[in-house]
Amino acid sequence: MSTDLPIDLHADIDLIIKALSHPVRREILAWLKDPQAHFAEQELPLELGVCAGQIDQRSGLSQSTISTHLAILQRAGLLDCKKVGQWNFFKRNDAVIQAFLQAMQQQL
Amino acid sequence: MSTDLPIDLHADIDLIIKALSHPVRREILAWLKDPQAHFAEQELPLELGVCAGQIDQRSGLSQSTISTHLAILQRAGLLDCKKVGQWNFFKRNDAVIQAFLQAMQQQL
DNA sequence: GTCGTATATCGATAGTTCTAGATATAAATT
DNA sequence: AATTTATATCTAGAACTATCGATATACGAC
Repeated sequence: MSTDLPIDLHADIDLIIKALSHPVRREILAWLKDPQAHFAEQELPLELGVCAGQIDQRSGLSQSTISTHLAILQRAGLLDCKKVGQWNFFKRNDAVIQAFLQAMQQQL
Repeated sequence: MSTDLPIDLHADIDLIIKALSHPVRREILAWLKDPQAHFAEQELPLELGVCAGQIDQRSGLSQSTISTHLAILQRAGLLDCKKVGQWNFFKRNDAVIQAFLQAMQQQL
């Protein structure tokens, strides 16, 4: 793949930086980097992603607040969400994250 | 120099991301990447940096607003300021910028 | 269909950030 | 010393963001 252009960010830099500008959201992304380490208690396989409720629990914040943070990360393209039954599983979208880092290197 | 640790950011990541999370501030940084291209009209040598007033002019915003933006960039460590006579000259602090990019690659 | 669980959305409040105009400071000029 | 020029700081209003509790929606189990 060519590396001279940031691939399809799918959401613009502004949206991404704003998503990253909150420490709780950065923390969520960090947790999802290693689900085994942070969400071992989850019953369903972590390959699906991490269930929203697990993230609620780990953060001290309310369910609604975390739901909002997850939505912001998702809208920015940094997280993908897959609904399975009554649960929503979140995982990082590393393609977007890498593309963002590359774009930042070029622009900054 | 070792590259395994982000060098002295001098201001933490949180401060830097917040500084970057405003489009006008990102634009200022971009202009300062190539002062010749954007501030050729400045009388004093661009090697000193770009004079605050030049930046005011180029942005459509008020003097006080730009002064505030410049202060935020400076506090984050992204810009350096040198006072010469009655003027303040700003330039990028590329060491901090590069260290920030490296830190982002590690953390994200 | 009712109940319980998971999650999103709504509404309100508190806190933060942006912006501008006015004022203050500081240097250069007369 | 008075004036002009460059810039920072102060003040205040508007806009935006974070957080929560309450409510709504969707699914699964009974």
